[in-house]
Amino acid sequence: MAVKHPYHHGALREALLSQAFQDLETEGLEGLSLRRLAESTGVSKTAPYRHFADKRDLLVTIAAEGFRLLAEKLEAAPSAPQPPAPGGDALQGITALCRAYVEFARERPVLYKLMISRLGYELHSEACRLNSERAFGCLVRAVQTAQAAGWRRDKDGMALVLSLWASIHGWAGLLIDGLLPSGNGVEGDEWLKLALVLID
Amino acid sequence: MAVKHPYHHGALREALLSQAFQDLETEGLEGLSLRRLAESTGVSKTAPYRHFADKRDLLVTIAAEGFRLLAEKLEAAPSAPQPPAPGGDALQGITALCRAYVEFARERPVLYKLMISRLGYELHSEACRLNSERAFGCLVRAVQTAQAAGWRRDKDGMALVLSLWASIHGWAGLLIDGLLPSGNGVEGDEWLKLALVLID
DNA sequence: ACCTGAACACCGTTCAAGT
DNA sequence: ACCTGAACACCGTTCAAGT
Repeated sequence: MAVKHPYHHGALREALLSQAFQDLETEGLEGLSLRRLAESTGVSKTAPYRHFADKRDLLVTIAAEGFRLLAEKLEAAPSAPQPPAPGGDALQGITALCRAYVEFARERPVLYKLMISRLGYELHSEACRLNSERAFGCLVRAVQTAQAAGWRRDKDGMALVLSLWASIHGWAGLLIDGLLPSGNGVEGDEWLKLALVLID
Repeated sequence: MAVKHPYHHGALREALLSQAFQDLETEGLEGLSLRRLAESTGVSKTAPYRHFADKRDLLVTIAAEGFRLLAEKLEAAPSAPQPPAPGGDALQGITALCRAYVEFARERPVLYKLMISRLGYELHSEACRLNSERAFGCLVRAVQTAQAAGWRRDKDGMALVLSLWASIHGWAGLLIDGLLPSGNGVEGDEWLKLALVLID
């Protein structure tokens, strides 16, 4: 580490971001330090300030990228067939989405928590807002499809979306922080069966 | 501030804890510093180390106290009458509990997050485990009562408890971090109506 | 335009020494 | 038994200066 680069790094911003992306999960949010980031990118401790206003600016940029990754993952989740399959499950799309969402949170717990923490401001940045709305849109569509297929047709759509989001977010949190009495859906997808007891 | 005390403070441990309890919400978890805590208690920066092994030890003690407060609040929440009132609502107890839980989280957001974050270990301490189990017991009883009154009688009790917990925890998180599209149950108890769309 | 070095105001923590 | 002061190894951030 601390490999020597020429005076002008050339792509320092990107190098710092990708290094930070790694460090985040290995060191935790508190363990992430601008100085160490600079050193392991082979640059002086103050160089990062040419590319980020401050540490928060770096974190917000990372959060935005996180929302982009989440949106892409949710968009790639297999959605329910538009005309409900004969005997098909109305919750198919929602189930797939829940699985993808929680998988993301468990794969990158520190990033997920960073994204969700308000970081002191409204919704961090334009990029965060845009990408988080993209992800939110997946939830909205999944609920619409499920309702069209007969799931809780009488309930308000947005109320269902928000309740579902709260539920998934809650499961993500409990799983990430290891709060579940062990042996209760802690491994893999078992939590989904438990979650569906309320959602179904 | 920095009032002068005699050489031996007398109740430094308690003074530090109560000061920390305050600072936590005003300064945030990251803003809490042992040195500042010591200074504002009128004692040298190293004095706290006679009473707490390190910063984490202080935080774990606070978390345990937080769980005690939560347990007391939940126990004080009005529970449903044991023999379900004629035409009474099976969800009465659960609703009251949800309200109390989220109210706690919104009153002391930083403390709540601290309690829930695993802080690097299993469940922080014996005191944390005991008090969190006390709080968890309230959930269990509320679900039992609701099931006895007819709510989702066919479902597994523990699955319902965990799903309900995830849901409440999720709502607490979304509300604390201000992630809800404004005008959607952000004020007061409105979120409860939304949550009941899924729970009911 | 981009990077460095010294400097400032903070941290948590250890340890020998004081009361 | 409890507290202090100096010291160490860290932080984020600023600013004048270098390339």
